[in-house]
Amino acid sequence: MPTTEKNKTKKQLIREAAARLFRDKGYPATSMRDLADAVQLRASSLYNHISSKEEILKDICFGNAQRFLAVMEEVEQMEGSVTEKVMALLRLHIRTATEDLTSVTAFNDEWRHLTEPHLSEFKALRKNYEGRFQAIIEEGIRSGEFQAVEPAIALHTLFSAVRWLYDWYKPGKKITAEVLEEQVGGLLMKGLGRK
Amino acid sequence: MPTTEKNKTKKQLIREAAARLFRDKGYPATSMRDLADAVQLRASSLYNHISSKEEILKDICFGNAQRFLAVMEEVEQMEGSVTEKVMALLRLHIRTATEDLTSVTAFNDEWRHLTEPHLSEFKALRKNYEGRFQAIIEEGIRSGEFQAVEPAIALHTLFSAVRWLYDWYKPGKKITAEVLEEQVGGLLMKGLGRK
DNA sequence: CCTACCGATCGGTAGG
DNA sequence: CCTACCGATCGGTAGG
Repeated sequence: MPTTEKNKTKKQLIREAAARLFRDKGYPATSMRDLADAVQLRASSLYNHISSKEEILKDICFGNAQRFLAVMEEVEQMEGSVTEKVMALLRLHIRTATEDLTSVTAFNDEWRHLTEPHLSEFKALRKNYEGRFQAIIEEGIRSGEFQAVEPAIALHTLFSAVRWLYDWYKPGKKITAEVLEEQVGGLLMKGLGRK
Repeated sequence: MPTTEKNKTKKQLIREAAARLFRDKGYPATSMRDLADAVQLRASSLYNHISSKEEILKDICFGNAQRFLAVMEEVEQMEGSVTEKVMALLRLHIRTATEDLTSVTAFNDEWRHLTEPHLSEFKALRKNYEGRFQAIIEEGIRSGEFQAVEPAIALHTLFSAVRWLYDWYKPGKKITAEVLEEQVGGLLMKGLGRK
């Protein structure tokens, strides 16, 4: 087996274990010893796979930012009503929270522990995503699909109404991702709608 | 001036500075040196006013839990529709986020850094609050005021739809707490409603 | 991938 | 309220 391939796998394992720890304890409270224990290694051995603690956080944050922006790209070019576009984005957030452990760390609170220049770069990506989300909401207000709310308020309410899932959702639960999409999406779209 | 009174004031100052730092950097990433700088003291001098770093977090968390539970008590005894009761609770959350810096730390993510036995005690208070909030939502569904959503989903959506305010709201902004209450509350109550 | 170990920083104490 | 300092733990390196 080529060394590069083996390293890749181990690096992925480390990243996933780190994402779990960052979610449970937060980035600053997670030590490299904690992480090493989680992957059955000594702390020093982690450095054969990664170059620093922050690199892990950086990879998680930027990897997910790119994913969210890629979906945004698709949604913008989608045919259909604004309601359908916003639902597609809500679905993305809900699916991501219930399926992808590494994502929650990034879009919740841990990105703020990045140091410069990564912090500014990440904030710019995030601002870009939020701005494009808000533009879609504004389009819905102009077209009359949504009622005349303050776009920034609507954006943040939607955005965060979906943030509790990451530490509440357990795959064993009887509530599925589909039910969440229907009920959370339904509640919010009904709230935004005109009638 | 009596020493106790002076200490009280200084302790309050320390608590407020700590709440600001905990919000901005998180509890584990806030050092006692950071806090000492913020109140123009040496780290060691903080211990004339407080007994440990965790005591500050504990005071903030439990102080606010009591406040939220006190309002819950009032709301439960309130005359009026379920819609009015839920709006009163949403108002509490919005007002608290825009007015009281120390509260956000507690009801967001920093309470998880409490150690036992405080952690379990705090979780119990939180669970108590959420359970009573959910009971009100269930009452609204039974009475027909709300549509038949999953109560736990509605609870958490409401609960967290209001959590972005703490790091977004700046007193200088043109959007006032009243507008927030009207628009955020309006969106959510409309989403929950039957028609 | 390990043992051994580094300088820096942590929360907190002693003593005045 | 300060200076001086403690043991523990941090992220990370050297060397094999």
